[in-house]
Amino acid sequence: MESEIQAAHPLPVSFYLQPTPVVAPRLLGKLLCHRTPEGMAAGIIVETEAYLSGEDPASHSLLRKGEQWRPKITDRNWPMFGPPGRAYVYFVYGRNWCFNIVTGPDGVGEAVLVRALEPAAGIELMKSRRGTDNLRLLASGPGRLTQAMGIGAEQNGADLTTGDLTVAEGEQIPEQRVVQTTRVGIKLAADLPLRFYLKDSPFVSRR
DNA sequence: CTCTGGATTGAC
DNA sequence: TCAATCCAGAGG
Repeated sequence: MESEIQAAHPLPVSFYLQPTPVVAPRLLGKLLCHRTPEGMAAGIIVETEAYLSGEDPASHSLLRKGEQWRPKITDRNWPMFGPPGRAYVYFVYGRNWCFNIVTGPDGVGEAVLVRALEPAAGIELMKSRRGTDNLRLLASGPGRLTQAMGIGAEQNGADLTTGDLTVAEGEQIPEQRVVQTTRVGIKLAADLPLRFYLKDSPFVSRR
């Protein structure tokens, strides 16, 4: 018999067509699920960041052209310019994978970085992938999250509305539980308030 | 081809 | 506070 989590229906493409700064907070409380040969793992999204297609030099979709920042498709960022509801996975700092959800219309380079999860299912699998029993350290941070969920290069470009890696409806989040602040770990556009997290969640990444 | 720096993490 | 570690992007 299937668990409720496995039976949960993925969010439709239309969800990801809302403006990216709207999608990012609305992803809080949703369930990220990954079925692999090792088993199923899932977590509640508790922290996200929006990356935009204009006026956002921190976004991978914009590259410097002289004095200007312009949209440019490259070998790394191409999924950001593809259809909404797909995964954009990239490697950073020589060790970590980061998982993004592509938003906005096909051809527009925007995405939401998923920075932290509250483990919800397949916790033993997540523990073994991470090499720790500490629940708080399983998926609180973009690199930890991808390691715990088994997300890497194989998932780059994956359709999150069908298949083994999905985002499903979760608990409803009251507006007052959503905190909006500045993004983590960037130098450019560091003042833009495009980070969102669940107030009082112990699973939000530190800082 | 070479060089630079990064949407991080974990150990010190 | 800082090194690890590798690759994308840029420039020659």
